[in-house]
Amino acid sequence: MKIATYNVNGIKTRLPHLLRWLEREQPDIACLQELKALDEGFPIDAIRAAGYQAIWKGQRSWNGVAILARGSEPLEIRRTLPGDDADEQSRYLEAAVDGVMVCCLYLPNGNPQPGPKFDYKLAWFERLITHARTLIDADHPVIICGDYNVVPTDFDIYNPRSGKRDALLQPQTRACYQRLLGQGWIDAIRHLHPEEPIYTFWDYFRQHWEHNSGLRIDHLLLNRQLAPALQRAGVDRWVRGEEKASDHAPTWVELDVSRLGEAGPAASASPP
DNA sequence: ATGGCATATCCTATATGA
Repeated sequence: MKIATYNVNGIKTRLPHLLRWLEREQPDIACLQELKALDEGFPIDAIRAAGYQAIWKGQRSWNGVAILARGSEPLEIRRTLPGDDADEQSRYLEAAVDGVMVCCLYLPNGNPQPGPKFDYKLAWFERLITHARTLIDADHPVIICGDYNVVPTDFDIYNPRSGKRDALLQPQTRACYQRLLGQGWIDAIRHLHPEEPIYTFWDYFRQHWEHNSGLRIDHLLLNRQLAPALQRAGVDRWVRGEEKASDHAPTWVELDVSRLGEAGPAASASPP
């Protein structure tokens, strides 16, 4: 099973890219961020024609998330991150797909910092940490993936000095991410590629894509049940190289779902 | 310190992104 996350930066503009990518890479599940469209603007017909069913949560101009599944229907679990009923930004979706609980998120950018936007980012992160605590030890497999807007370490950016004041690299931001991982989540890309610089985002400025001046900010986190199934992880860089591409590239994991039944208390308690 | 570019909208101007 291949699960991917892709910040499309505008679903209307990026639909051709999305369809080419789905056709070529055939992810079983795709989490999308930054739809930048109202619910009624989501191109569900084209996505169905490509063989996917979907749930989505739009918003005018900004944010917006979706979960696509090939050949099966995502069963929606929640449409908001718990902890703040007044939060109206479309940044979170949660669904069950083929026995896996899929959490799709678009964590706030937080710039400029300091300021109210950075405060909102940290508050959102605290809500995520609280919610993730209830999922890490679940007896079912869980993946929390999306655009975290966090550069976890200086190794995850082409030049740490270039974004020293950026909200994505602040100590408070990184501390939140480390506290999340500290619950026991596996950062799939870094787990399988500990020595390799890997980026998922290259901004549109100064030919950063051409020079591979990128950031790793799209992450896929696996809970204890799902982690043993992890086989491969990577970035579909070719999508970023397309004409009029999003500034993010799809980032994915490949899981051996036949192993999912083996884990858990019952299996570990049984004799060899 | 700023801006480079891209997207969306109440579109020859502004807000947001990372």
